[in-house]
Amino acid sequence: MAINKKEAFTPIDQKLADLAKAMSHPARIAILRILAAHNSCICGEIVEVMPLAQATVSQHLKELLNAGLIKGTVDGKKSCYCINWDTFKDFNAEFNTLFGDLQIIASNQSCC
Amino acid sequence: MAINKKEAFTPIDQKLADLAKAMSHPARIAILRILAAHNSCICGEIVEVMPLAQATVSQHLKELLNAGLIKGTVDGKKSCYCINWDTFKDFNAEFNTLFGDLQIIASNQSCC
DNA sequence: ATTATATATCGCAAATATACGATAATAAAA
DNA sequence: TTTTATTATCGTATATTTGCGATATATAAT
Repeated sequence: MAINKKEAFTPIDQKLADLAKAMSHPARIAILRILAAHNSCICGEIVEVMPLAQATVSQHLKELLNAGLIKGTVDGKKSCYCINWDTFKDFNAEFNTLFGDLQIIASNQSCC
Repeated sequence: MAINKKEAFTPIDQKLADLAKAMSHPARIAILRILAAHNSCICGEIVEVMPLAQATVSQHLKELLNAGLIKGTVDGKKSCYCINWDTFKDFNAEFNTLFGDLQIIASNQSCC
């Protein structure tokens, strides 16, 4: 049991779900805010501000990387992370499309 | 270990994360699409279309209920579910605010 | 009253996610 | 070259999510 059934759904809904999952922890939203607010994005500064251990922050950064929401470059002793605006805006548009789709389809209905 | 640290973050980021979590499975996005596309929202029709067992669909519906994204009323032998537009639009606005916040803060920066 | 139908809940198994200490890897500094 | 500093990864413990069969619950139909 508990076999993964996510592949049974449309690619669009899978993509939306993956984005939502990347956003589904307040630590990751907080990291995005921190990255957006800094000119130079250094991982160490993130760890200092976050109420989590270094290993945990690194793990959250990795998930944001996998989702494509941030970019990371190794810069000598430090690592530099910043928001990947290309995919970020794409995701934003995709979510607005979802919200729009739902509202337009159901706009002339009164249910429940 | 693995104690929940979510309370250490701001209420806004917790709320956004909770919404994102509700959206973080393609089955739940698919359910929202189905509810939006139907005039009368009957749970049975959802189960028929979804590639999941009845018990699993019922569980996903419960999670959408908990997140406030849908409303449900017991209607005789059947249950009627539909989208809760009030909270839904609120959530949409909140997400757009997040995206907007991040972009405005970082609009004049070129990093990485 | 019995049967059939629709949905929710329980209990369990498996998979993922969360969190952190310890350690590895890498580069700057001494 | 040894030390120090920064970040990633490994291993592990625990918590949560996902999925479903079985069962409970409640109404409609017979």
